[in-house]
Amino acid sequence: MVDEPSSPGTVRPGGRTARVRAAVLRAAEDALVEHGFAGLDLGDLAQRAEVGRTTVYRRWGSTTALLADLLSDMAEQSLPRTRSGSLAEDLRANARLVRRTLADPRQGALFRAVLVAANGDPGTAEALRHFYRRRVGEWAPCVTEAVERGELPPDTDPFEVIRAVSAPLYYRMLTTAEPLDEAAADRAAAAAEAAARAGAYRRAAG
Amino acid sequence: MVDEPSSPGTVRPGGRTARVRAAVLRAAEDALVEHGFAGLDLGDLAQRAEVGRTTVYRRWGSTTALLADLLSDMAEQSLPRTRSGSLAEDLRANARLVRRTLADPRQGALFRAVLVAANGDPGTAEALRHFYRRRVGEWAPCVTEAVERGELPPDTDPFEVIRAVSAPLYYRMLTTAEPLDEAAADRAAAAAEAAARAGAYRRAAG
DNA sequence: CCCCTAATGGGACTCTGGTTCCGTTAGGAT
DNA sequence: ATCCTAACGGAACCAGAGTCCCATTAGGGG
Repeated sequence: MVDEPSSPGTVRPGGRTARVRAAVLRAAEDALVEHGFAGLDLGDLAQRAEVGRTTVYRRWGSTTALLADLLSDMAEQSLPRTRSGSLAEDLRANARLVRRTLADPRQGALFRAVLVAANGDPGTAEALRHFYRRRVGEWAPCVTEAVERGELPPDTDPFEVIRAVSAPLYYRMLTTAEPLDEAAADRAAAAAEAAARAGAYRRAAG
Repeated sequence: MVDEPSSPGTVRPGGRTARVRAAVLRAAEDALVEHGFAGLDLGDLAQRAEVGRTTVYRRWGSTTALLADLLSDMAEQSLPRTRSGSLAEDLRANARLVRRTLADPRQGALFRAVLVAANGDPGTAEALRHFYRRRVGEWAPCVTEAVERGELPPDTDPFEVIRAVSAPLYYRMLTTAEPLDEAAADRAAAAAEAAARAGAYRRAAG
């Protein structure tokens, strides 16, 4: 019976292995901010992290795989949503959080890179979808509660409402040069709320 | 006085030069559909187009530059908007057009690729912004007309409304695995309309 | 504290994307 | 039809990303 060769880093995940991983992921973030995804080079990362080039290639193999790792790391530490008791307030808080994330040099660069890498690499795409399911699911309850309070039609799809808040911000970031300011965030939240109240996100028929 | 060396293809744009350009752009589209942007290789394109490898490198130099060229080519032939006289109808027509474009294997692949390439390459980013300004500007009048008919608040920003129609479709394409069906398009149009009626896209204060 | 072996890291090697050189082909002006 | 030269294209060349081999280091179970 032949033993499965088991990928490196799985048998002894602690100690040096953990330090190497942390150093490389950190270096990857730095490099992303500086050069973006296109300029990401595993050899360069090894130098920054003061780690052997061979190690980086062996552990991750490709820039997209490394990004997927980085993203799943980030998915762990998603901060809990705020709770204000008002739908308008909750959606605005969400919109501002998204805006702040995208506008932040470090996080914004990471998000752009992941969106980029998810095209063409199924593994990264799956990691990305997982991340958004989690993020959206975290905020969906504020819509459900609004429905229970009778503020929204009973068959409103909570996920769609939350996505509707983020969508304009991503679209603006990708297709225009205009800055992602707080006004844009508030507008996105207000629009989503108005559309939801009008029943645009009801499950059966719009 | 030293002559500017003028980039190739500018002095004799017709005849063979035009044929080469057409063949390469065509080959690029094919390759995009097959392998996506990540798998785009200028050497491979040269073979497909039955053109010298040197020529491709000399004329475009990089995959991103080639995409920018491809996009500006496409910007020319943007079809005129339909006119129905009803805001709801116009927005839905727009949403369906966008959806059809993104869902089309050929055009969809191209759009994803351009969005990807625009990160990190300023030239491509500029071409992309130009394209969207044009596209959005093409459809903005249907909002202006609705304002004139008194259907929407007078200080509604037409561009924001049109962008609001596209945004959810792009967001869905990028972050989920769910298909871009016609229902999603209609929902996007309905949501934008409802938000606009509620005054979410007024210029001064939401 | 020792031992076994997972994991790292240096360095040689390969393979391929991209450049350079220079001869050939063909636009288009006269 | 002729000529000048813009543009093309084959082939040799170069650099750097990714792989392989093997010696060295250090987890962590006993």
